Amino acid sequence: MDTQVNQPGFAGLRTGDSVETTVHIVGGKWKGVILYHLIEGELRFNQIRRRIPGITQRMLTLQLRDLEKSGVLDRVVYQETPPRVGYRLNALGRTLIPLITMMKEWGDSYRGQLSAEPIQPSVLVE
Amino acid sequence: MDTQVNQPGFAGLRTGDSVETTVHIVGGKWKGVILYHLIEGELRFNQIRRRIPGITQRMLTLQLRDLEKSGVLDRVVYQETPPRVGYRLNALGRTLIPLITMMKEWGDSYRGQLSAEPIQPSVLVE
DNA sequence: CCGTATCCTCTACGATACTG
DNA sequence: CAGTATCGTAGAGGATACGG
Repeated sequence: MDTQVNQPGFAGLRTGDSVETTVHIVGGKWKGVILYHLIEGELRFNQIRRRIPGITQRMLTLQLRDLEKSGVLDRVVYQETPPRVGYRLNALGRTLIPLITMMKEWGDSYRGQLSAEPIQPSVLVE
Repeated sequence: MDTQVNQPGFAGLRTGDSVETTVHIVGGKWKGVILYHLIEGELRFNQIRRRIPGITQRMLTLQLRDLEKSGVLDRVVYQETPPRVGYRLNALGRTLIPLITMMKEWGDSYRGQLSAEPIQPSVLVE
């Protein structure tokens, strides 16, 4: 399948689309949350799954593969029985931590904001 | 139509999904870039359009409406002929500036990284 | 335990044409 | 200038079952 555009340069994106580049990597329904949980350290497949209620095995696999391709995380295979696989942010992925953290915090305060004063569409006429 | 879920709380998201909340607002193919350009100040419809090659009128309208609903920008209608409409970040929207800026910068350096050393899938065996 | 393989749905996004 | 209105499509995301 491959839910992600090809590297390098993400064909279709032009110079100046750096914001979109980041969105491609961190965006979508699951990648942000996955990355967020990996901040705490290496996690196994099912550990991630348990931390993200609602995600299916298929989706988790796909998103992890995308993140691997993007080069932000490593997949560690332990040769044991039962099989064990770990996922962890690599050096490049760790540079995402401030961003992910900021997204988490902004989302938190936005939600607080919402319950405090519901948004009313503001169309200003001048 | 409405490409965005309902407020408040973005039905379907549970507590702890703050990262996803943020992704919902700045994510998608265009919202990040739109917000990025609005950092420089109020812009008119066609000014934004010219700054974002490839976006269609329809898409720009839809995304701007979503951002309005999210409560991060104001729409300013000037009663003139020809009609003039401006879009600007409001107080809440301005709190997004550090985030958007960070996304831009991360995207920039990621692209530099790419050309320096292409990503090779790293599956570590231990 | 950690995945793939199918199949299916839904919606984000796009092309194009038209309007106050 | 700043938009709607229609129609069409690709692919993101989901349900379920099976496999090393």
